[in-house]
Amino acid sequence: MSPRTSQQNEAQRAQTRKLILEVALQAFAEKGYASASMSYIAKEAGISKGLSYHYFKNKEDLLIGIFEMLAGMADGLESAWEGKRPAEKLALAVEMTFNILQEQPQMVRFMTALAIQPEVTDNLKQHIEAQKLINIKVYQEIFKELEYANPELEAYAFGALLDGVALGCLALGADYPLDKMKQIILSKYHL
Amino acid sequence: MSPRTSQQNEAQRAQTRKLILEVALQAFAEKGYASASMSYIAKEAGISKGLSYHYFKNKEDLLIGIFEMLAGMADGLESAWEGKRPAEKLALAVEMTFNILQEQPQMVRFMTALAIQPEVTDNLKQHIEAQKLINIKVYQEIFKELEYANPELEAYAFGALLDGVALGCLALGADYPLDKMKQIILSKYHL
Amino acid sequence: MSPRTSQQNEAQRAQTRKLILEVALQAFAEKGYASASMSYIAKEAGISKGLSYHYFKNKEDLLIGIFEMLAGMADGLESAWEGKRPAEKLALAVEMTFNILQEQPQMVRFMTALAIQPEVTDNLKQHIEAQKLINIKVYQEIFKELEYANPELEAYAFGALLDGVALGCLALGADYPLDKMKQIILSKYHL
Amino acid sequence: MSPRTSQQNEAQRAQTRKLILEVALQAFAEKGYASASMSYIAKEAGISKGLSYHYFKNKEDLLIGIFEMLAGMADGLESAWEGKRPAEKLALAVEMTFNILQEQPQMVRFMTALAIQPEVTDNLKQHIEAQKLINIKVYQEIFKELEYANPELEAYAFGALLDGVALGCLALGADYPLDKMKQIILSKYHL
DNA sequence: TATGAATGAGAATTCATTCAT
DNA sequence: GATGAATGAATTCTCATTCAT
Repeated sequence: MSPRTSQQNEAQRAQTRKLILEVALQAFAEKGYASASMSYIAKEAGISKGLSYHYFKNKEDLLIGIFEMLAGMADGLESAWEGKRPAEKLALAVEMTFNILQEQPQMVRFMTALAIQPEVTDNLKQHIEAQKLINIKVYQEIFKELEYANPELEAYAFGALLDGVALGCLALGADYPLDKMKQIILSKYHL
Repeated sequence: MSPRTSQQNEAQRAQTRKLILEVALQAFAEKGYASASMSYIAKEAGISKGLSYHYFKNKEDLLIGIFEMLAGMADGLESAWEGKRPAEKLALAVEMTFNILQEQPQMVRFMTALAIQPEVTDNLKQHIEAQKLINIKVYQEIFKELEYANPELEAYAFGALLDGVALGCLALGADYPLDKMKQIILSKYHL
Repeated sequence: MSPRTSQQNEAQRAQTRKLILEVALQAFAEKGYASASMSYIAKEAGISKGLSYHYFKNKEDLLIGIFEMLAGMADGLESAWEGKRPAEKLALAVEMTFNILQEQPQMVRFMTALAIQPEVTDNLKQHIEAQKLINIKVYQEIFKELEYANPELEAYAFGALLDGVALGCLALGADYPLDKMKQIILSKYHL
Repeated sequence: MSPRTSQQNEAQRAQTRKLILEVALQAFAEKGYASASMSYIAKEAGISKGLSYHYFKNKEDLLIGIFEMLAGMADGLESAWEGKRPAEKLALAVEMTFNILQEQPQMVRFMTALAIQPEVTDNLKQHIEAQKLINIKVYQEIFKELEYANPELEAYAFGALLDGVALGCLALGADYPLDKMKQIILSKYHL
């Protein structure tokens, strides 16, 4: 009956917030942003509608929250690159892309839809563009180390290839030859 | 005195139908299928809400109408391939992709979003998948003629690369180095 | 190519008008007044929407037209009574009610719905009430001739019994024991 | 500080639900199912359009809700029959019919219209038929106890007579000789 | 912090009716 | 007389958001 300490409160808050974000990501990816209702998300998360509005001031805020969560995850992954040789880094980028495509297709669908659809806030739009450019920069660095003639364009092309695989996979689902595509891409870049 | 001739009616119908389709394509591409309301489309087309339903029995029917219109356009383009050598065909595929990307980005945005968006009917979904697979088959044929080791996977990879460029271009807009990408792709395939 | 004579025109008009009325009666009875659209009626009648409005200035006018048509039919039937003995008249009333119930259930449904539903114009309402009262008067006359103690109430009761059978038949459809009900009613009134 | 107790919520819900049901019954009876709009019902109930959909998932669900409410009321009345002699039961059936006709004409109008109207779902239609048949069975039991020659048909005839009175009363309103009809019916069945 | 009843704006869709031809 | 394209108001229904408790 004693009041929770503020630490416990904080932890509880963070956990609920994360739960909402995950449920919402799932819902947005499955049904689309417009078609996934706040009621549905709250129900799926097992909380009341009103409570969601304690954590996110509106639906768009929730969208941004998801985006930030995903961006944070990507950041975390970068540490895995440290100390690797360039070819290994490139191979790792391929691996990671295909992994995420297989394990979290909803997340990929969400991000891709976000990137294309203009129903999204300008604010979020800029986040997305920035993210995409950062990715390109990273690839560019690698291609420079690998002494490709035109690292920047190679980076764009490499990114495009991976994006295109993702697109095809999202559109065709299980029919898409994911594994074989990984092989051919690795071999195309001599990895 | 006399009723309109059926010819006049037919012409009127065709014209209004086309107007609605074009406005709707624009609207769906700009705002997304779920967020572009029938009211908005009607207003943009300068007609009454009710009239749209005279031409398309519901929103999904309108979506299908657009899809068929675009598919029809694509069919027309195929005749340009006749009698070309394989390398020329491949170059033409690249050219066409980049052309359409520059001249009709809305159309590309629409088709891409359609392929990803879960808000779309299974019916249309299957059309889209079929369309995508047809494309792959065409590329595959070319790579076979060019005696690539694995024509099918090469076709997938080629398609992915072009799709990825489209995706990047849609996301980054004018910042995307479209022209240079065309060059690097052409050179990658020795065209 | 000579213009139709006004007689021919007149005949044509009358025929088309009748066609519309019959189709509309069917439609109203099947779907209900509110749910049977003018478009549907026009299509069923094989004419254009616009043309129906040449014959009936609006939907309610069409409703009134049907009512008048049905009232006219009832009038025609009355001549069959002439010169009959009271018991025969009563038996005839029963026969006619059951006949119409079997052969034109739609018509009965329509009139019954009209009598109950207040979404109907006051104007039409009064017609219906008048019609019902006329019926009662006729029955009352018969019961007076048959020397029943209270001809007026007997008339109401007799009408109620027939109405109730109609109601049950409309509600239960083929499950309703129509034939047996005719027998028991006839025997109840010693006919 | 604390959320409403579930008891408070429950009470509130029950009250609002009942309000909507009563207003809707009134509206459907007055205007007919198709013509009484959800907007109208909400306005009459003094609540927002949206709230009705919080309680009933659609218009038909509301209709079913009313039907169940009325069926529930009827159930309650049955206990009054216990331990009565057959003649008393029959008299009670007449009494109850006339009572309800005088005190709740809207309810009768609603149920009668429902039985006839084609705008009603098959689902509800079956409920109605079942209800009607149950009634007949009850009457049949009584006539069997009273040793009538053909209890089943007598039950149908008795039901038809009461239904017919209701119909006449609904159509003619205050002009209908309700009280006298009760007397003549009671005397016809020696009650 | 937590609930869910309540709101109101807006979406899809239908339909009686008009009118240029 | 005849057509059906066109209109616009009304209808059913959804949903983001607020708020009393």
